[in-house]
Amino acid sequence: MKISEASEQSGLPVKTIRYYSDISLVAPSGRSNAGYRRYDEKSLQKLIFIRRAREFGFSIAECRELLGLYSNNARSSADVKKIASNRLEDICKKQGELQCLYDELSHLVQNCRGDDRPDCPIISNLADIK
Amino acid sequence: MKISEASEQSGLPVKTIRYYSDISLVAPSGRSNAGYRRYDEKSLQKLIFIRRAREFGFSIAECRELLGLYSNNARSSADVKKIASNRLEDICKKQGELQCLYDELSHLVQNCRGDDRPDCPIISNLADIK
DNA sequence: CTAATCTCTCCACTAACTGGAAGGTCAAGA
DNA sequence: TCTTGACCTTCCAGTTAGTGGAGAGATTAG
Repeated sequence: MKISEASEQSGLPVKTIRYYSDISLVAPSGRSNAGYRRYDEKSLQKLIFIRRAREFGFSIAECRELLGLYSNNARSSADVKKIASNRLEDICKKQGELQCLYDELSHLVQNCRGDDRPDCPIISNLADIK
Repeated sequence: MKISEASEQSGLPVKTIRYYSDISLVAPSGRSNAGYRRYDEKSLQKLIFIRRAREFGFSIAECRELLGLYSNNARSSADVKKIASNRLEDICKKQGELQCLYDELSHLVQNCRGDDRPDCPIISNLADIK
C-alpha cells in the first residue's frame, strides 16, 4: 500500500510516517519505480505499534527500544517490563508535581477577588512578595 | 550587578538570562562600556518573577503577559485571575490524561510476569493484539 | 489529453532552552 | 609588567517530535 493508505490504517499523519522513515524508526517495505514508499502488513503493524506506544507517552528512543523487543521473539518479558516500569515511575513523578502545582495555584486563584482592583495575590506571590 | 550575580540572585542559569534578554522578555537595565549586561533591582525582580511563573508551568508567552500585568499598576486582578484559571484547567486536563495512562500501563505491568519468557502482555497490547 | 490528486525531497519553523567555539575584558599574583 | 584565569560577549548548532510549505514529478479519472 502507498503512504496515504498506511496513514489511514495506522492513524498516523502522512508527514509523521515520512518522518519515521527518515529517522529509520519504521522503514517502508520498499519503494515503487517512481520512488513512492510502499508499506506491507508488517511495516503497517510497526506503525500501529509506534502510534500506540507514543500514546502511552513513550519517547521515540523508548519506542525504538520497544520495537526492537517487539520484533525479537527471543526477548524476555523482563526487558519490556523494565522499560514500562520506568515509564510508570515517570508518570508517578509527574503526577506528584502536577498535584503540587494545582494545590498552590488553586489556592492563589481562590484568594484572588478577580475584580477591577489591581490588588492581586497571584501576582504578589509570583513576585515573591510575602 | 553583572549577569553571574543576577544568575545567583534569581536562581536562573546565565544562559537563560541571556536568552530572556535576546527574546526581549527581561532586558538588562543597561550595558557596561565593554558591553557587559547590567542588572538592577527592578530587572532582577522581573527575572525572579519569571522563574517562579515558569515553575508554575506558565509558558513564555503567558509569562510575557503576566509580566505586563505585573508591571502595570492599573491592571485588574480579573485579568490575572483569567490567565491563572486557564492554567489551572490545563493542569486538570493533564492530570486526567496522566491518570488514564497510569491505570492502563500499571495494569499491563502487573500482568507481565517479567521473567525470561518472551510472552509479554505489554508488547501484545502495544501491538494491538487482543 | 488534461486536471486533480498524490507523492517526492528539501528547507524552515515550533518551545525553551543548552552547549560550545572564538574572541574580548578584567582583576590578582609573580 | 606580564600573564593567568575567570568572566563576559556573540554566533552557531543541537535538542524533541514533528508540522507546514515550495517546487517538481507521478498517477489516475474523466
